[in-house]
Amino acid sequence: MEIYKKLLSHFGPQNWWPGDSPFEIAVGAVLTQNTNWGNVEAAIKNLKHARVLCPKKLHDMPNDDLAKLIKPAGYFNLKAKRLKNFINYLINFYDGKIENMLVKDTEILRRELLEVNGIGPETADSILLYACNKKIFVVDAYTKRIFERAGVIDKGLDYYEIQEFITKNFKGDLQDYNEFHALIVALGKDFCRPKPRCEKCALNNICLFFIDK
DNA sequence: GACCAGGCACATC
DNA sequence: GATGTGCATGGT
Repeated sequence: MEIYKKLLSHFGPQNWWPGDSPFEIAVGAVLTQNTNWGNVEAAIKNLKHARVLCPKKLHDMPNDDLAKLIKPAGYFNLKAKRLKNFINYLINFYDGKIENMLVKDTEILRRELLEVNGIGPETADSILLYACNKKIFVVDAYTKRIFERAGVIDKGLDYYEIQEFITKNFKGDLQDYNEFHALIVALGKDFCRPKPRCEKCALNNICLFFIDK
């Protein structure tokens, strides 16, 4: 996984996840599902401005009110429910404190998170890595696209197959796991759209520049 | 106007 | 088990 070093030297440290607290990171993880991060920032800004960005306040808020605040993030009705589901889990199991999650085993936490309706593999792993500091690799659409186009992995592998492949081949510590996913997103944003729009995109699309297989 | 963005659950075949 | 669809805003 020499690609990690290349990405790091090209893009520099990404300092993820953007957010002031583990709870804010978890909220962002739900809000960013299939959504541009800029829209998520606007939604989080609304929550902060309304002074409700904490488990208890959000828990006590009607779904419709929450949906209005997170409107910029898209899918607002759906995401209001999903946020509520996560917050209910956090309050019921961990007294509303993400810090209380940290003592638990990663695999157990992961299974618990996946039980929450609205939290799938990527959201669960994002929360584990960026809010709970657990060493786990986050696979996203860019990861799949980039590694497929570069011929590093077969097409059509599912989330866990890709995660297993990278975990097996990438030797890094917690901070490296943190950076690697963020760097892949940086690369994907620049060069790896589903359909290339211009010559430059097409040329760079394969991302081979960064990958030596 | 089309395309895209740091997915997920659910219906249907 | 694979494939399709709804969810929705805002930027390019």
